[in-house]
Amino acid sequence: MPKTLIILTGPTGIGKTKLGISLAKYFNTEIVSADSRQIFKELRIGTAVPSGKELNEVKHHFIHSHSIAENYNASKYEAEVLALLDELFKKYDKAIMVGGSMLYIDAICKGIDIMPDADPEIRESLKAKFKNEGIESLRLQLKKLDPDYYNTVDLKNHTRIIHALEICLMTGKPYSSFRTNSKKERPFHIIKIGLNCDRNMLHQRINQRVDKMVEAGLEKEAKNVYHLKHLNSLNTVGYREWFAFFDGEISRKKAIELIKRNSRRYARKQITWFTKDTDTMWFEPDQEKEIINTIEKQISVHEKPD
RNA sequence: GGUGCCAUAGCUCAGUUGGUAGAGCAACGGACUGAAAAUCCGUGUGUCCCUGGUUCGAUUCCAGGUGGCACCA
Repeated sequence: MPKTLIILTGPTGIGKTKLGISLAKYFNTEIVSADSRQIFKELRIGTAVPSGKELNEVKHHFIHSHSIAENYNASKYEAEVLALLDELFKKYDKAIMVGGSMLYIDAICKGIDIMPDADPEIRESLKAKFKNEGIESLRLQLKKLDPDYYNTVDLKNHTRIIHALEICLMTGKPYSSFRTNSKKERPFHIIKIGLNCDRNMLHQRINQRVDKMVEAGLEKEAKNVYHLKHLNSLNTVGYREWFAFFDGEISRKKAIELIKRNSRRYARKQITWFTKDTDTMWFEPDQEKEIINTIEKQISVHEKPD
């Protein structure tokens, strides 16, 4: 039997969790989360992880599986998920992936080029260089170490330049020599379902969800990890705004407003990314029947002998 | 009912000595390969309340209307 990974994606707050559970039950399989923040066990309210009840209904993977102290990234996710899928596909013909982390989903579908993990010390020194000398000095260094990438990279984006430099410095080879941009083959079919709805409605859902998170104690949750605010994993909507409040930079009311605004912007960014992918089939969150029909139709095509 | 003030972008407002307009916030569009809920780039989106008048030309001046606010009855 051919194996199929059904990917359910879409902007934050659209209703992926609920529908994912319905699909997993219908197809009698398990869920692999594709959410770069729900993966962290210290974050619960602000990342809108599935409730305890929901987690009991269907087995979930990559929810609360790692710690914010780990240096996690899309490449590690790729390796760990592929290993998990190997196991799952021994038991099931289908698995459901649910989430909105764009790069993580891409890593599963297409793969990420192999290159070394960033050395934290080198990264810190490059960050210090950026802070002290500005972006121009990073650009000059990149021009010397990797002229090819210098010509294609967004020269205003210090994060990209720093990452390229750290690879150059660690390996002695240009960063661009690691970038093959080739698509890795996967031993399973992929069906991508996207959820979207009217933008005003989505904004309303997001705003209401943030209010609920605040009622549920998001401020306290942020307080509990405040001492670790320097971690990349906490550079996250719903937490960094509280940190700014705790630091006295903004009011509590402003923090909540910013969480809403930043969530809306994140949703827009997700929509931009996902709609670029022409393989994704789009539905409204309440079109469960249509989605199941579409998936079954696709699977039956795959199952036909060539 | 009377008097005064106001009506310009989604919101709060500026402005045009008459030549069809611009800030903040919000919003919108885009890029993306190991930090991705990150990082970066770009974009004013407008019946200047309505109807007349004056004028070559009115969002601007005048009159009336409508709506809002304040005060007086």
